[in-house]
Amino acid sequence: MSNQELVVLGRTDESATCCPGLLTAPLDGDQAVELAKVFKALGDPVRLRLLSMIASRAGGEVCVCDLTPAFDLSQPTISHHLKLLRQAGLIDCERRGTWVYYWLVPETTDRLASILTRPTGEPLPDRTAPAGAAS
Amino acid sequence: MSNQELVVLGRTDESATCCPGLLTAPLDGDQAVELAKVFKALGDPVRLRLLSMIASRAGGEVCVCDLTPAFDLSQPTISHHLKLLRQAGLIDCERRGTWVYYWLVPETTDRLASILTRPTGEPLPDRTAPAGAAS
DNA sequence: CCTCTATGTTGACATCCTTCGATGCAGCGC
DNA sequence: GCGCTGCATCGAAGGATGTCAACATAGAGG
Repeated sequence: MSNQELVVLGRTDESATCCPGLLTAPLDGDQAVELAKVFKALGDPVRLRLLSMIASRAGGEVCVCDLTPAFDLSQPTISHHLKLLRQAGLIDCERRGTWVYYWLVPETTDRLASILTRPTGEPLPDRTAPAGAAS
Repeated sequence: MSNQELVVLGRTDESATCCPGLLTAPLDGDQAVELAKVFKALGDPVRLRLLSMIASRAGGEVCVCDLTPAFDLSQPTISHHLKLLRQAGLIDCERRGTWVYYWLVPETTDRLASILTRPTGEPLPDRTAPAGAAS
């Protein structure tokens, strides 16, 4: 149950971790498809709230029974959203006795953050001087 | 044409910029809805590629006529995706003569990156000692 | 004014997504 | 074994989304 995330976001070596692009290189089709899956998982208010509830939990874990009552949604719906977050590699879970506990996979959010971070100090090109206007 | 982004992601003061949460606090419903709009805009491979093409462009700007031929999609479809990216506040555009130029709004991606960044050094809770097991 | 090119807009259609009720499965307690 | 609770899965319904062809709009250039 704990080993079926997508593990998208490309490889796990450091070169990809530090400056993979999106803001620096044109991102080929396959990379875009994989990345889109993760962002799509974040593109729902319920899943964002679930993720934040899980990530901000003191002990690092949350029982499903603590998540469900926070929403005006049925239990199967919450379960479905948790599944999508898990398939995106954003969270993972484990059953312990009667309950199932979820926790954040910080590697995934870390990678997303680095993907969205520009190479420091890029000097915001002067927009008063048209750049590609020549055709 | 250049002034209708959503300006989501909450306010623009620094307190929200440095540690808004998602990974630190449970994120209320309204915040989640606004944030989800931006992530949803990123949740499509075509839009991700468009964004990366725009963001990685040397001069900081790209003409639509340079974007459209890079996809096996009709021009209206590209135009539609660009509109969604613009409404999410991720890019902005301006018409100059016959052509329309798009550029990245780095404040938005910066904010997303900070939202996805954990407060440095959070010690990855020891998962061998169950935390919220009591119910 | 007319035409041509570059983009945006509209309406339609197929597909995907969110949600639910119903059901199934896994542990716990008797 | 039996029933109970917690959670996942299934199948269906309604709404949202991606895509296109057709059309509208804005400048450039005669």
